[in-house]
Amino acid sequence: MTRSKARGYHHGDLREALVTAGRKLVEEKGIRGFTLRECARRAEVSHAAPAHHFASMDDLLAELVRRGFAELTAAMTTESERAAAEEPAARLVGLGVGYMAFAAANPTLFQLMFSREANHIEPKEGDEGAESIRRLLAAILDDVIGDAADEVRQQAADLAWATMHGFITLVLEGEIGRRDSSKVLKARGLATLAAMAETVARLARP
Amino acid sequence: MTRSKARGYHHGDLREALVTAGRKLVEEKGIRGFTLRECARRAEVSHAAPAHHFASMDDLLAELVRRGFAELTAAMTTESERAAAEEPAARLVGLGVGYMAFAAANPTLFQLMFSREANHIEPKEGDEGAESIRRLLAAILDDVIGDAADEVRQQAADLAWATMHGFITLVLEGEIGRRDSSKVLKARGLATLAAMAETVARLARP
DNA sequence: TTTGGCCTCCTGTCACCGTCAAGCTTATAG
DNA sequence: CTATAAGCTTGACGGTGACAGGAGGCCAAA
Repeated sequence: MTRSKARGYHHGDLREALVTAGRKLVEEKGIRGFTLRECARRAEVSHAAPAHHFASMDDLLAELVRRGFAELTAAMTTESERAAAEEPAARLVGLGVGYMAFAAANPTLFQLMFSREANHIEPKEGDEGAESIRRLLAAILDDVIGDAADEVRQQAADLAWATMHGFITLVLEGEIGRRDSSKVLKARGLATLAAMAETVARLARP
Repeated sequence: MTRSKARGYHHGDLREALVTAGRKLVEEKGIRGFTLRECARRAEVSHAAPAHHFASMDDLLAELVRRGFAELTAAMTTESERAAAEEPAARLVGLGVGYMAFAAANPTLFQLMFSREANHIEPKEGDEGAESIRRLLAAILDDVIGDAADEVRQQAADLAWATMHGFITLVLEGEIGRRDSSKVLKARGLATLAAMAETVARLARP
């Protein structure tokens, strides 16, 4: 971007430039509007240049998804650690807050990350996808319902992930809170997360 | 499809044929693999014929989405009425079962229906989208927590929809139950729905 | 310092796509 | 029977992903 003038035949950091441009492009034009040639244009290289860094368009998209999951995991970690001093249930809510904050800030990328099947985007070799999310969730659930049976823990994980994922997805699609202000919407999200956390806590002691 | 031989210059029912072909194509090739020309090919007409029935490719996709919501609503209605004799909470679970059954049977279409924002698909004029789902859910919640305040009812609706939507979405993406058999996966879904229904019922009497 | 190899990028091309324009064929209303 | 409209076809245009082949620039070995 900023190197537009002072560059010679070689770009210098085309791979990163393509990722940056691609990420912005996805949010601007949507998943179907994403174009390899437009990425190249924004990086100020020829239309065939990206091929030397990404085998195909899907390869670039897979990289965007990969980085998305890394960022999502980081956001969840940050937000749950912010509530580290409080009780475990609060950290579970924090996990959900981080999840939703990332999705709200990167709506199309988030949808892409969870539409790989529908978009036929194959994960790259050694790509762990949402595995870190599963681990993060399991670790906190350990503190909330540590001594429960495996079956209960799995049920708690299902419920927790499903609730946070479903809520923010429906918000992004405008199915929930389209007319609400940002503040009201956040309150609805927090209320949903709180109800979820309470249910999870109850699962341990029936 | 079956009329391939005995048709003249006019197809007879091209619009329906395109919808049928399009629906199958979406599931086969994914959202991004969907092609207007391939739809025309499968309906055995020229590449420009669809233009007389759909203004654009997005127009055909919007029609697929429209019919998808109609079917989803029907599936939810059927499944919740199956439990009509039981208590309201069972009907709420039934609603979720119908929701998930449709999604499992039409995974890509379902993803498309809830990726309109990310795919920049504008709903057509007079298209009510998921409005009927909202109504269906509100009606059943009336029976479960009829006398509650509006705020509580909204919270219950948020939680119920988010849970069922989140769970099946994560299943379709392979994030939940990838290694489970169909029977085990259904049990996990039912357990999640049951926990959700219990929480909703508890919201009414705190 | 020179030189060879290799990585990076470019131009050109191909098949395929969505959309538009113009014309041909058939059904139907008058 | 005929005019008119509706349904379908052919053809073209610009844009796209991918591939082939060539040119430019960097760097290490000589």
